[in-house]
Amino acid sequence: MVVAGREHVHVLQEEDSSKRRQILAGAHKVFMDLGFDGASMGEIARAAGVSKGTLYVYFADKSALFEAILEEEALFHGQVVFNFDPARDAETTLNDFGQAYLHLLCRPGGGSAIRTVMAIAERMPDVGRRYYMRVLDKTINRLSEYLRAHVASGDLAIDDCDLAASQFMELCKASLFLPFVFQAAPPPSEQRMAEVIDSATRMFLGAYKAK
Amino acid sequence: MVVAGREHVHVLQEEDSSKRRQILAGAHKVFMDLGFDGASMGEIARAAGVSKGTLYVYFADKSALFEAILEEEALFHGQVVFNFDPARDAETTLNDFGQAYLHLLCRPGGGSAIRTVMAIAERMPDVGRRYYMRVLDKTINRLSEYLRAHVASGDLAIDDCDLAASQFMELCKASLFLPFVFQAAPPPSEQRMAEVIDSATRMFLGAYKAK
Amino acid sequence: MVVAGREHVHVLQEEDSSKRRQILAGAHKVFMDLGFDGASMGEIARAAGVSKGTLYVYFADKSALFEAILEEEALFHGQVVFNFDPARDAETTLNDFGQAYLHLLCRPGGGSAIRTVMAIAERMPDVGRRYYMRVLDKTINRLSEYLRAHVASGDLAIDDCDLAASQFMELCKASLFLPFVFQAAPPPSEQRMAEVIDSATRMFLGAYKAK
Amino acid sequence: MVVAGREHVHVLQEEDSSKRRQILAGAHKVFMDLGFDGASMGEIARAAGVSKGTLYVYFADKSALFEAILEEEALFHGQVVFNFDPARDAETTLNDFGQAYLHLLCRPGGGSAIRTVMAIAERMPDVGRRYYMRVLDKTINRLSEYLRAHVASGDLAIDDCDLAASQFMELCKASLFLPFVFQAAPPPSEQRMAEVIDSATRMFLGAYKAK
DNA sequence: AATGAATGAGCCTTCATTCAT
DNA sequence: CATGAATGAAGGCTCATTCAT
Repeated sequence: MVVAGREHVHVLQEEDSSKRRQILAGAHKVFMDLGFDGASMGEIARAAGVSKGTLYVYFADKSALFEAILEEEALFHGQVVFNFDPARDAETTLNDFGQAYLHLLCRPGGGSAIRTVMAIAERMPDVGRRYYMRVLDKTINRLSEYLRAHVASGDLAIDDCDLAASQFMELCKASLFLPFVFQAAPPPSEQRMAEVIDSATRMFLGAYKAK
Repeated sequence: MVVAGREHVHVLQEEDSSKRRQILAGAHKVFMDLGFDGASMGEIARAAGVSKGTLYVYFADKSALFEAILEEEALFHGQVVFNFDPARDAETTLNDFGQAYLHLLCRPGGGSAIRTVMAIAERMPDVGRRYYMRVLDKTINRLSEYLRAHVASGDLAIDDCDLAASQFMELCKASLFLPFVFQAAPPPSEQRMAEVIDSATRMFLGAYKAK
Repeated sequence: MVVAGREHVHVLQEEDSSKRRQILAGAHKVFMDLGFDGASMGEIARAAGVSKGTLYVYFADKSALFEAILEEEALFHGQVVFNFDPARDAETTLNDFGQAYLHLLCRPGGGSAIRTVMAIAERMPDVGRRYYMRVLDKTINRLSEYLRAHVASGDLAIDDCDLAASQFMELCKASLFLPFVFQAAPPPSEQRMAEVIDSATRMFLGAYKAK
Repeated sequence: MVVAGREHVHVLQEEDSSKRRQILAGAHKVFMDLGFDGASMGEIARAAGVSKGTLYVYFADKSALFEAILEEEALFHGQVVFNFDPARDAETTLNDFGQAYLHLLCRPGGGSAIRTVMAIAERMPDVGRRYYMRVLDKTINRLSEYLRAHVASGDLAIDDCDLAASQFMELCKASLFLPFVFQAAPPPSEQRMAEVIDSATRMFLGAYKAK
């Protein structure tokens, strides 16, 4: 018997064993569909195609698994490249960003992450805070930075770029996001989204375009 | 003795027996703190100072109790008078409304209702929809109507007043509401709220003021 | 103030205050429909048109109420006059008795008493025993006595008249009663009952008619 | 080692894992002692020596467990071989059958199944019906078939063999079964049972023996 | 006497977690 | 490492019973 076994060592520590990915996939679906409390470990195990026991090999408990899902979600958000190249003109950039952002939020099951995290923010404040910082605040900051660059270049005239960034993002959601997360309306059509983002961009630039 | 007997009216049927109010108060706190799933009927009973059985004398089940809480919340929202007198000028009206609206959302425990309802909107879509319609949509409509009056009077120039109303409301939340519901920041200061609403009003009127 | 009030005294002791009858009527229906465990005091109160508290004014507890029902049932059985006049000839008497007995058992809701009592005989043996003695055994004894009279008159030749009485009663139920109590068949038709009783009478007399 | 591994078969799926048998045994006792409503899952768990949760690993709910008990009972009845070889003479066959049948009904706890099922037949008609068909009706049919064979061979003269079969079975119970199920008498002695069956056989053959 | 609001014990069931294999 | 059987602590809900009015 020679060096056999080396490749089996510490497999659990690896962030990406296939079982782990498998579990995360199943858990993601179940958590997003049913919420933290509504999701049961049994359901997750079934959705992941593993045994309940295996869940606990990879994750300490239900909360740890949930937080891993959010981690994933955060990574996914991070990978959605918002093109904030300072060289691009503001109108196009904002429009493109608005599109991408709104699609992210309103994709089927897209409100779910926000909804799900919000739901437990009161009981698990750290989780809420962490998610906000890693996902929403980060996006605000990137946009804010982009805006600052254009302020510097004299293109835009903005006092509080963080506020402005947040304002633009809120404008993009106007009339669309809340009905969607409250299940009071189906996901918005492409056309409607375009109209809303158009309006947002116009209003935003109307206010902040340097004269 | 003249008015004798009035106090013998059977109170269970009344919307407002004191026990009922007592239960609603306890349930409100527990539901808002822990969410629908996190709240247990036992905890609620304890918080309300009644026995578990009594809960079921006044409410058919946990859901019914929860929905009664939301009803209450909706009534509370309805009672917050937003002064939409068409005679008032837009700037003042929007500023005042923004203040009231933001205070409503960011009062301690104020994000909780929204958060809590959002949380179960996936599993209980009717509840989500109902809440959205009775609380959020209703406010949008009132503001929208006000705006339409000023469009008619030539004061404002707005194409889509519903969208505009929603835009203003979103602008008011910019940089404040999300950190607050995600527990990533304490309730905003009065001053910061004033600033944000000011900025929102300016941007809004800049876009929609008739020339 | 004269003698007022006398008629209100000890009303509870009277076996027949109208409230008491009212309660018994409601309780009878509910107990027979749902069985001892299935019946709830609330349901009984509703069926009787009185408040739950009133139930406890007239009966110590659920068991006492149930036993009162059985008492009633026993009285009812006792009132069904089986014509055991020794002067009547055996064939007619048996046939008539068989008819009456089978109707008693198979009347809609008629299996219910037997079923209901049987159901709790294990947990409340006294109740079972008492019911058997007061209702079933009593009928056996009456028939048995009738048979003895005819044995004495040389009409019938029976060794064990108690056994014979029981045999006839069992024969009357053949193919009809069990399917009925197990809900495996609807209440038997008049004609089928007549046939079965005819067959029973013939077999019985064939065996016990004196030669 | 040759046959290794056989013991690793997953047993939950098997109809006969030892835990499953253990639960059925405990449940059987508790259900028969207390009836369906009187039996609590906690009591059953204790009687079976397993945790309450385990009950639900093997049976979907209380009803399913109960029906499994009845299934068992039906199987047990099915395994009691009534020797209905058409070649055997009627007197012996009936006598032997009567003995076996009566022992089945009057064994300690033997009335319990019938009693217990009867008890819920009103609220769960399917259960009652099923039990009747699988246990009682099946026995009637076997006996009926035997009788038909002897009618064919000219041995017996019977018009309605189903009725006749039922009649014989009822005759066997005469004076014994009802007092027993109502707890009004202890299980009958062997001698008394023999006498009653003797009498039943004589009466039956007296009526149906071909002349 | 009659009420019905209130109680709290107890029931069925679910589920996160553990552990022997 | 993977399994899934087993657990026991809750949870939602019902109901017999009590008691102030």
